[in-house]
Amino acid sequence: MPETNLEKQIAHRLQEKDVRLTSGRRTIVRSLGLADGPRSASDLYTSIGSSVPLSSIYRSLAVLERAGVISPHYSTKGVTRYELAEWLMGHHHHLVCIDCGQVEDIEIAAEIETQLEAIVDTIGKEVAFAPRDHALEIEGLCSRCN
Amino acid sequence: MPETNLEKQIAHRLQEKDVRLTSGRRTIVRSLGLADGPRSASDLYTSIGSSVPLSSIYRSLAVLERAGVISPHYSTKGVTRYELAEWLMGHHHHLVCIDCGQVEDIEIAAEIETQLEAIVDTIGKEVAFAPRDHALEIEGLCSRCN
DNA sequence: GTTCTTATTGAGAACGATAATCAACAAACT
DNA sequence: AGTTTGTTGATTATCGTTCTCAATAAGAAC
Repeated sequence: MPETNLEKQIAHRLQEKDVRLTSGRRTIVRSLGLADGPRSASDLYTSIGSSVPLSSIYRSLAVLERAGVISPHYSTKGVTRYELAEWLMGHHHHLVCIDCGQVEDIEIAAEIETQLEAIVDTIGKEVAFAPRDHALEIEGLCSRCN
Repeated sequence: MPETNLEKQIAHRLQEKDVRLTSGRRTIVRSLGLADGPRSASDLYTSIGSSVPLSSIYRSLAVLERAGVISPHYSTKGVTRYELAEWLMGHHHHLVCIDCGQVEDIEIAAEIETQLEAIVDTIGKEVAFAPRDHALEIEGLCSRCN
């Protein structure tokens, strides 16, 4: 099975952190790499076809998060979804379906992103808060629920 | 205890929905009205001083949400926080502390909000998704965690 | 390759946040 | 006052997630 460029980067990062890229973990990051939005543990359990037990998925997700390979996303009640970290996938935003809860990535034009960053900077200067990142979430109905 | 303007609006809305504004519910919305950001059930339980049992708080929050008086906010792992709905408090955004998880409201200048809406509109036209609302979340360190 | 060390796995129990249940109760309507 | 219907408090159940621990696999050393 050929290693993608993404997987090489991940493998490298994990080595640095003394974390092994086992087959279960590889399956997980591969699945996240193919997804068009953040995925929950049970999403992964389903799409992976239960070849990795749920408890291992949860544990691997925690490990991968600590290693900075994936990042969590909270947008619906009770579930945490994960996606490959920004340094792997690039900065992007999300469409969140208010009906089914599914989350989809969106790219936004560079100039708009620049505007957005300017807005965040402006706000950061006005409040006692040190901004690290920002997230623009668009809530609405996805194509399936519409 | 004098009724604020906000409470009159809430009372009215609840009447329309055939939902009673009992003392427990009044305590909850009052507490949310004073907060400077969304609050979880256990936040409320603490700040209210356990005069309303936790199970009632959860139930009341569900009822108030269904009635459109409050809206949920998901920004940290596992907990749902609630705030008075937009039609009561006005549109605003959030600062989310990546350390302690606390969420704080921010007002943003009208012209910036206009820009933001333009951005959301632009995106909405490009994707198969019907936007209803948007949320700009700024993640960083709050004054206490900084 | 065999051995040694240490991280990782799988299965199940345990946990925390939230929801559901149900008998006791209170508010509005007659 | 009596009836109807919504609400409460206490408890139990549920669901997502984390923990535990014995069994195992991955790298490192020989």
